[in-house]
Amino acid sequence: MATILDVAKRAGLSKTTVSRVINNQAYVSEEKRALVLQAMKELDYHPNPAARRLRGQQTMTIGVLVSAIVHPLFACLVDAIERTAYENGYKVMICQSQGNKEKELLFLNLLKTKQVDGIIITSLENDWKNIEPFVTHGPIVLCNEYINESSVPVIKLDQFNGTYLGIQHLIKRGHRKIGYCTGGLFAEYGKDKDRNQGYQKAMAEAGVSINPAWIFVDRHTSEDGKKLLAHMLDMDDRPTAIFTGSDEIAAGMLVQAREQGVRIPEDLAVMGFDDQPIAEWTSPPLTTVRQPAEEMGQKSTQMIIDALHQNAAGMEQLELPIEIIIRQST
Amino acid sequence: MATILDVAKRAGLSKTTVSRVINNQAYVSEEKRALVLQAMKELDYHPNPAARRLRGQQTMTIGVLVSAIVHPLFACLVDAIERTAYENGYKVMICQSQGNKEKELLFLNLLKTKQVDGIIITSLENDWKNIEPFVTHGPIVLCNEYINESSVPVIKLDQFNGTYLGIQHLIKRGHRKIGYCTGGLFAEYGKDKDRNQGYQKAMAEAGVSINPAWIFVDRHTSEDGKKLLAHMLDMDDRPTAIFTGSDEIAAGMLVQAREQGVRIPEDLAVMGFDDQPIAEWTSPPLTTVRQPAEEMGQKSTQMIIDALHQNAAGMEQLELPIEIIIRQST
DNA sequence: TTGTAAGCGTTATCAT
DNA sequence: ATGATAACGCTTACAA
Repeated sequence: MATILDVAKRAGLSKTTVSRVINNQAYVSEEKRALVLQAMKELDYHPNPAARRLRGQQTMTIGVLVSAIVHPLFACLVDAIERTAYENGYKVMICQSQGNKEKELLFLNLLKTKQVDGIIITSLENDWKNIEPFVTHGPIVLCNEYINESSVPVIKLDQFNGTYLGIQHLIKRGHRKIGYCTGGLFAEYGKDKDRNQGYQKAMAEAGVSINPAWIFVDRHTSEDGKKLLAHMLDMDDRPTAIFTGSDEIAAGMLVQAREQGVRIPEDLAVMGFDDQPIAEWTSPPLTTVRQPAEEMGQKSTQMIIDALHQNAAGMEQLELPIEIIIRQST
Repeated sequence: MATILDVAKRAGLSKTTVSRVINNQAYVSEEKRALVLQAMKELDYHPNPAARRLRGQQTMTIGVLVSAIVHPLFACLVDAIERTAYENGYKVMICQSQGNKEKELLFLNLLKTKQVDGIIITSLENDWKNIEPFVTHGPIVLCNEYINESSVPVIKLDQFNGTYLGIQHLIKRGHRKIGYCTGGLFAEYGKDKDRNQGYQKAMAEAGVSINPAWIFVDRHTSEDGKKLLAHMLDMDDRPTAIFTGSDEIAAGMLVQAREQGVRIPEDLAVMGFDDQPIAEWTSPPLTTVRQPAEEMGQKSTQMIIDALHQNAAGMEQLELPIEIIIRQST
């Protein structure tokens, strides 16, 4: 690989002048600039990024932490992030935490060692107190995931309202016996908390009491959905509608329902969450809560790039609207 | 950030000794080693990767080129690649070409500028002659995608056989009027060619002639699938079975079929390709050709790492077996 | 407007 | 076994 010195020699100038051209700074005569450009082309010269980096420049790389990229929502997020990043000249490094706290921390270390300029976290494994120290090394943006008392920019959805509207929809359809299935643990913080509160509020407002036996936690996959439906059929007193935490779970329930001859929505109304493409392909198509993943990804990338440019991360909280998509499963 | 010099001072030794410890080389007394380790810990020291890189070390980064990560097959590939890479201490940089030749070339430049050690290409936009020059800068592995006359390692599937078996399955089911829908252009090279030949061979062997009006090219999305089904219903003489290029297209066809009251598989048998998770969730579940994406991703990563270690890329061609999964859409 | 020279944080070479 | 010193390729004061 040609170096800046090679170019300088070929152009009959100094490294400095070449550097000026590369970084298009002022104070280079058009004549010399042309000479340098010419030499660069002839030698197929590309500045060595490691050397520039060593001089304290940016890496032009953004790290993205997801739990699992095969999950369509995360794929969509990564898609939007990658596109926005490249449009702005940034590259994207990815890491799947997959529930592994250490892998997450290892990835965050890239910030410390300046291998990425900033990190977008879409999924959080460690306690925030273990993450927070990293913000001194570069901007961190929370996207989709959030802890309620954070000091970094957060792009999130109105999970509370999404769930609230969803449950309300079921109530409007005449349901009183409404089950609730969540990927979390009916927890006291973050996304999960907000969804739970939306559920509780909608139920309370309608004067419907919550049956604890109809709350199902820690369900994630379509397999979980299948099992859940089978389990519900075994119950003496069972809900007439169920609000799930993801389209995948809902899809699993539909499959099992067909298997066991349960009619959807007549015997059981099923609501998904996410509005993944599959929501249109199931039978019946899923009523679900739409998360504008694309916009979230875009916005968080924009936000991290802004932080990089201003050289100071703000701490805006951006909450994107969420809507329910009514199809035929409810 | 602490530097190697800080560590050296604190330990009362020289940079050299510290460097020896970092790279655990011989000729360091246990005593001094402990001292250095101690100092490193106290200062929370991490070697500066840019500096190491400048000294000609590896970046420990693998680039992955995909066309679109939202496509489940690519998501699955990236998933496997990322996991395998991290297990071996490598990081993963991604780029979605999205049909954009220039973006693809831009990404390949990372190899030239030593920002990645090697690149896995899962999707190819440019002519091979434009890609080939890059191999001098580091290993390139073709995964899933292939050109027939290449000089780099290739991990591919037996697309020919997959299609051949699929068509054969339809024939066994009694179909003679078999349509063929492909994402490509019924082309003369690569994956597409192999699939086409599988189709032709199976048809020929069964003594069934191919109706050119039943060959549909350049179809990709579920939307395309919907339109295709509607279009087929308009045909005077139409196939009784259709072999598609992806589960998404097939899913779209099923949706439209329900809409228009076409019974699957009685009125029309539909075959997918990929065996994505959705294949189980459609109604009816899809008969499809299973691609072992996970294994492909793993193998290509392994191969590129091997090439990196041996410092010489072999040019093995690895062809993974493919199988058909029979469900209820045929 | 152009050039000289001093770093940036490592590792490799050669002494000691 | 340990250390001084010269690269690696680039940017940036500072000079001219």
